[in-house]
Amino acid sequence: MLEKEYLDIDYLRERGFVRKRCVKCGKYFWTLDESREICGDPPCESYGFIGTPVFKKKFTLDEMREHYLSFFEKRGHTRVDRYPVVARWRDDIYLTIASIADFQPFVTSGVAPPPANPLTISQPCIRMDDLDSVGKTGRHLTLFEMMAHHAFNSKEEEIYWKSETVQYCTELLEELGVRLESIVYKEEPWAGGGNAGPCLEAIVSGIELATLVFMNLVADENGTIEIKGERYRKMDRYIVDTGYGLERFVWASQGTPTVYDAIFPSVLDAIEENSSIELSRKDEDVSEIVAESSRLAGVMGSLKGKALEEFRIKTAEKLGIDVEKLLKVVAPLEKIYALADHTRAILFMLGDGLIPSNAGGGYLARLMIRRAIRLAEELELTLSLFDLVEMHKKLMKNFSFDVSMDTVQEILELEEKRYRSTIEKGIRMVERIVSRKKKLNVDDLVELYDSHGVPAEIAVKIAKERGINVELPENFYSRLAERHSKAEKKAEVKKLKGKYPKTEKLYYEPVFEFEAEVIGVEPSGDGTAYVILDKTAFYPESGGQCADTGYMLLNGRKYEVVDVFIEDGVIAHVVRFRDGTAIKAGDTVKGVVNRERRLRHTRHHSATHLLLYSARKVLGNHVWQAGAKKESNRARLDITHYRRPDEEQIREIELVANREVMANKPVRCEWMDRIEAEKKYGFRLYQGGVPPGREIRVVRVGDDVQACAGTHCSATGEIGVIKVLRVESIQDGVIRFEFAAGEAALEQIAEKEKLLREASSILRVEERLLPKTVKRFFEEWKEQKKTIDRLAEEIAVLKAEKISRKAENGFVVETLDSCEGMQKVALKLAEMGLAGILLCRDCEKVRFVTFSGRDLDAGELARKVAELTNGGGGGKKDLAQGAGRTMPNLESLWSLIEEAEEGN
RNA sequence: GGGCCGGUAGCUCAGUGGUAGAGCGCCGCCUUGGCAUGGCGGAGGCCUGGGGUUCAAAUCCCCACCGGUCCA
Repeated sequence: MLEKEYLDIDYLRERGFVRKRCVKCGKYFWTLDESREICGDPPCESYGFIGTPVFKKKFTLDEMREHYLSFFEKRGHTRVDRYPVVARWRDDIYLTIASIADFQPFVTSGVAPPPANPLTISQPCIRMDDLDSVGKTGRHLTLFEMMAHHAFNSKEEEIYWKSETVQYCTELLEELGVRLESIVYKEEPWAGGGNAGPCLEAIVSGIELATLVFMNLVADENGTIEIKGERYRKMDRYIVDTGYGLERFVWASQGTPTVYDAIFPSVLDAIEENSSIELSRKDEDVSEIVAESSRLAGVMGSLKGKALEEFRIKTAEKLGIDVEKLLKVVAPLEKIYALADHTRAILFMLGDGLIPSNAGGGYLARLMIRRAIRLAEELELTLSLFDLVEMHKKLMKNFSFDVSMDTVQEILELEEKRYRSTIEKGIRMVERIVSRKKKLNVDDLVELYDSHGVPAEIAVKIAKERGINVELPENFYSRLAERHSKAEKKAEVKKLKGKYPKTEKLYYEPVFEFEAEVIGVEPSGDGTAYVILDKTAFYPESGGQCADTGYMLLNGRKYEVVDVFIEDGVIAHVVRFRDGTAIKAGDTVKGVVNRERRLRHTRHHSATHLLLYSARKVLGNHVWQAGAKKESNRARLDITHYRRPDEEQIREIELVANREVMANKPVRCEWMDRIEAEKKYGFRLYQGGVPPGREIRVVRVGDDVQACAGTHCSATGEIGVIKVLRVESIQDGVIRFEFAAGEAALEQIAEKEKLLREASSILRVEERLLPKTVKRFFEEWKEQKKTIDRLAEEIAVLKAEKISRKAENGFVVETLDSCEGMQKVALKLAEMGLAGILLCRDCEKVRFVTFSGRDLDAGELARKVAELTNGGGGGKKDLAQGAGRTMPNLESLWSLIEEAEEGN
């Protein structure tokens, strides 16, 4: 499909590269070496650089990164700072997975300009897809830096395209000392994230060092080009999207057994020295085994299940040892590698402000931390996770992080505590299951892991200690996957059917009454219609701020506006009609906005910004907005934080926010170029999500700056007062603040005061004595309940004695005048060795109790009595009860007893 | 965002329609010269909240709240 795309790359032709077809995989590749027959990409070829580095000198991460970036700077590229690994500017991914992710969706789609063009960057990326392979293959990392140069081309302006891209790559490799004949460019169509295009993989000595993607296609059902089952069409824009693996470059320059040995040897040493393993990765024979293992892994994909087993067998064969011996050497080292890798990823995740959680993106952090804890446990590491994270921090000294290392340490310690309590609980659970059922089956293992977080290995170990032998079955993980059959994501339903021009917004100016032309009316059912105007002062619900209400006037008639929403820039008013649609396109209406309601929303909105600002001041830089809603009576702000703030912190946050109010600082709103705004204020801007477009509205409230489309006060003093009403944790890592500002705050305070007043007037005590009094009342109430119980017991005994005197042959049938304590009485009678029936009228019902201290089943008797009373009933052998609608005559009851007696 | 599990004595939990339980902890008494301990007795429950089904709900159903956990 894309074949001809590779044929017009001038540079390749001019330099004498020839296009060949791999005799093994059949794919096409370009090379200067005419004798070459295979593409060089694993599995066709295996690593040749381990032990024999391919560059002329060894590089560290810092040296290599700098070399790369300045190489492209010298060639007209602007160096751009890295983006956070937490992809807050996107709603489709949690983590930054590639350098191009920084520029999606607005730059790649052409909505916003790139920060520079062309540009070069080294972007830390996190990928969790191959988590299982990390440490085992020698090449997989959860965090890696993708070095890249990007050029964003359009019809109007072409920066450069395929030929220059390949030229840069070749020159870079040449400069590093790679023999040109050993470079292979393999053709491999690329697709991802809704885009696609031709791609060349730059392979040297069996390792793919760079991927040169020429992104010029976009997903389109009606497109004519098909790649990997999806249909695409050509874009107007075409983008050079390259990815050079920094760690791989460093590895190739050093030729160490694994990539880990090349990039963080000091951390590996620290783990090795402080753990219980005896082997050292530096021993020559150990190192040779690891190197061989990496070479073999190089030709395999990710190592899971069967693939892993196969890999072990092959490696052992190659080395001429048995698998058991191989594992003895390799398994502990793999754990060291994985732990070093994971703690490096944790540094970036937490450092960039990801808070561990049981839901959302934070779960990825928790997953990583828990895996690291388990690795550390298995290695019997005497260092803490934080010690390792700190080591990485020192190694990566060129990086700065928003979140302080104190906070990172606190989070890690909290997570370790949480993990331990989960495991302890899990162990108790396994012990219970084992002691009850004397076995542990696959369902139990799945349930334990999926619902209670107990790793199957631990469950099996505990069961074994209890003498129960359980095998971890092959299909364990597939059984798990079964439980998580995906739910279809529902597409957002558009409410408006017609196409309209974007509505002119009047609400950023103090306009509450306006005239506008109706350009569309759509029925929406239940007595309302969507009315679209050419301009409006009605604020539609967005950014958590509720919609305005008010009315429209036409020909002297009022039409209520009950809701307002925005869809693709078109603002629709939900208007209530009492008698059919009377407003039509072409009419000129007068709009009147409910000023009081709007003002409350506005105060709440500005207050939200201040509260977020003060929360960050008090709690730390990891605090981000996780959601917000501004209504007229109250507002709420969700922030990311790892534990519920204590009372003192809450008061402090409230105080800091109110000081900002009292300082009466100006509020400024301005439209800015988004790149300029990002440069000036950073990603902090995007607390409430990322707005589309080249220009964004930047709102400064006091010292807080955010991109925001809401309405705001003109100075903080207008907020009046901010009162925090309630603070709760809505999920792990997210804290909700409910608050009110201005008049709404006064109302909420008054409401609480009213509650206190009412409560204290009921109890007839002063408000300040309420807690003490309520406590006393509660305790007295419990005390009296007990007294009543005791008295009821005594009464039951007395009644029972009285009734027992009427017994005939040890049987009793008696009608009582109160149902209270009837059961207790019956129980006493049973204890005396009597049997019988007690009845009592209760409103429309007849209640009864049967009892037996003899060889007679009270439960059966109750069922028979129930029949006679047209009701139901039942119970145990000694005591039973029931109720019905009609009172039976006593004789029939006696005969029931006689029947029962005869039955024995 | 979705799935699953759970909420009963201070703690850990049992109880699967019919009289609210166990272990640990707590208090008291006995055993002892004293202690470890052992024995006996006792206190301690809005069974998370609300609604429903039923003669009867800790138990079944629905909703809410809270917690845990896995997956994306």
